[in-house]
Amino acid sequence: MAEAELELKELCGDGNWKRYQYPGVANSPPVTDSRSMAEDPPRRQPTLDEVAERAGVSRSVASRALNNAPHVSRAKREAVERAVRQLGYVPNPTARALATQQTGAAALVVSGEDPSIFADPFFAQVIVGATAALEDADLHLMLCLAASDRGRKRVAELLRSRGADGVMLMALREDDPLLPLAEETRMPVVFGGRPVGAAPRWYVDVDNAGGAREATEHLVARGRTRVAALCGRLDTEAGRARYRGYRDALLAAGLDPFPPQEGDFTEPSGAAAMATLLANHPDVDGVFAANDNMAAGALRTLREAGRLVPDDVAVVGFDDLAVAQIADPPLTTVHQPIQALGREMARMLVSLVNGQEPTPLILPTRLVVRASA
Amino acid sequence: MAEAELELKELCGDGNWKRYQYPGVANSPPVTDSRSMAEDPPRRQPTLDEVAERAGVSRSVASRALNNAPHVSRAKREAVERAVRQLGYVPNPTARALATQQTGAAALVVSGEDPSIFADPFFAQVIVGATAALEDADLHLMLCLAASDRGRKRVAELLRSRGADGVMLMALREDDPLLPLAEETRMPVVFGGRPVGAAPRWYVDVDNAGGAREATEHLVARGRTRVAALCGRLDTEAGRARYRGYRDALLAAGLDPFPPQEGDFTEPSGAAAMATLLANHPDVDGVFAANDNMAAGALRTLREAGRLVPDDVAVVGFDDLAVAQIADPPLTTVHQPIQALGREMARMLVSLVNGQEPTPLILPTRLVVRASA
DNA sequence: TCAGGAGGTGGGAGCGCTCCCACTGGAAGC
DNA sequence: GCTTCCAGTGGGAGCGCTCCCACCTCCTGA
Repeated sequence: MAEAELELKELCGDGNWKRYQYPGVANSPPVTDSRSMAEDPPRRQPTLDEVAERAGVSRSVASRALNNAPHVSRAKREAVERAVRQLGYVPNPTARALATQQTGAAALVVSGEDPSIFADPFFAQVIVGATAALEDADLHLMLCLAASDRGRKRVAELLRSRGADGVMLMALREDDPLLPLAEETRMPVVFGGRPVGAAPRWYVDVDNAGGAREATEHLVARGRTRVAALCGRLDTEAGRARYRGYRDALLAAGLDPFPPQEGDFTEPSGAAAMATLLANHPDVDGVFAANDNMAAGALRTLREAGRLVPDDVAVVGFDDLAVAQIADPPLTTVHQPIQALGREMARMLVSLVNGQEPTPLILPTRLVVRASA
Repeated sequence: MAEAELELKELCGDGNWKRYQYPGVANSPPVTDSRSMAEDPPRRQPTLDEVAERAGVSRSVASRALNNAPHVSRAKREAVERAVRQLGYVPNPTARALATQQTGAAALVVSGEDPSIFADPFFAQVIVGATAALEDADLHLMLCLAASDRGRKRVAELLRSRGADGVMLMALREDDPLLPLAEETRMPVVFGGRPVGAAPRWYVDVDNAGGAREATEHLVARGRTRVAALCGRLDTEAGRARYRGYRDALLAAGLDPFPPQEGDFTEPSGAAAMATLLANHPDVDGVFAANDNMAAGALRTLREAGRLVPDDVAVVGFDDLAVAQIADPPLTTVHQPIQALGREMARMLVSLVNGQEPTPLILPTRLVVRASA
């Protein structure tokens, strides 16, 4: 199905076929004069063959020496190292990739309706964590935003062409077009956060429901009885799980949960959601926001409405990103280990690439109490 | 020099040479029985040869058809397309890269002392912009954080091995180790923001000094006479240029510039800088902060000190990122087109890769007046 | 004494693509 | 009628690496 959607032209080059030419060959004049080719100034990178020749060994030996493989005498190994230094040789990663069938790269795909989703500092933290783990495995990070038609097409192409050794998928929504692609690809896939209505084989997630429950329990423990929820997108599992946690906590306390007041994890959506909430339930005295951005938006609306936080309304967020500390008052929030999320995703992917069978992981959250509740 | 620093082992594989094996060959039992190899279930991806065979054409024709090159009859072109569809063929990017000598990827390198630099939402915006432009050129984005020893080593390796078609370099500091590497690499390099004390051939920058000047002029126009500067890192050109702009504006107005109160572009550093400023100059009535993060920190310190913003102290930031609107009061700030910065860097790189000679670009800034000044 | 390793070595066949080039046949030009 | 041209075609040589395998040389131990 996804297959059918892909035009041939898109899979392959689209008209700009002149791209495919050996560089510097087409326009260099044919060598007709008899001058021995002493040196051609725009020198190519030296190849392994040249290293081998200079070191007086075969290409095989040079290759083994380079890769620290056994079966190379000390003398030849040193000769190779010397030649490498003299020639300034650096192995060609593409050639290596072709021979080994390993690209040396892992892709991080962020799904979304439009690219602005990536502006959330959440992803930056994931990347910091993933990069650390990928460095250890000597893999490069390819970053793909599947947040435009073109972007999604390219991700599809990547998945089908094995353009990387593995993929990390994040921020999938319900019925995300990436999901079928992920299922039919032949490369290892790790999910960051579970997709709605699907149980992927490998994922790293955060205890969203547990964190939300703890946050809500905190509000209840502070004597709040009319606690509302400003939800994130409910077509994401994170948005749903956080609402579930909130609801469970209230039910357990014998209080009535509010219906979900949906937003989209952004500050403006939090402000808007808070405004409607205030209009419909002026007596609300506690708010659990699905993330810090929305909590910050709520703070803004409350301030404009003249409500004091936490005196009139207590607010709890989720994420514990920088905004939580910048907000006024600083946000009580559910800390989630975002860098660890990225790191563990990458680790899981690496072990998958190495043929191991890791098990899914759910990372714990922890309530950070500040002034807002 | 940078050459000498690189150990051989690091350039090549370091001991884990078992990585380099044909997958599924080492551990598949040798085919000794006489059964004709009807089908091996874990089927390889189809190759161009198989497509050609199925379409009844030569590999050359199939390749041309795929790349939309001329010299292919309509009939054969269609036959190839049919074969591609039937086989589910997807070109192997690595093989293509080896043959064309083009990797199909561009690298974005973010320099820094430690990876947390990447947490600044600034980079996320750059990436959104760069991705858009890279998509148009059908290039993938490789993201490299040169913010650890390992990270820097890998960037060095990338630069020397032509592991990408080009590089975008950001956040370089004075005497950044990336600078000599960038000079000696053979691939196109575009700088995002000029490095201190170097005039790269190709860069995209923002009018930092102009923006800072405008921001300071705004403070002066509002009647502030004791205007201080909370600086960003002064080993970056952005940090310096913004201070210069501030200073020039004050001198032009006949006022005394404050000595630079240095921070590092983070919120805590802004808070700290504001605290010392307040201790040394309790009568300050205007503050130009080198970016919004630092301005937010300043806001926090002022609030804790009981100073009203903007009544007692007016504050202006720089960047116009989300935090500027979340801050209380919302920040008057210098808007810089960060996505455009990323987009233009990528465009410049693409044109460089295509053999053109683009010219450096300086993007304009614009003052956004909100409540803080 | 000779079999049996084990360390060392290089040849060569890939990996899957692009693109040069030599060749074909039919249309156009004279 | 001939040459000239050009769209169309396929063979084959790369691109720069890895790794299988055959072989060679010592060094063991029986």
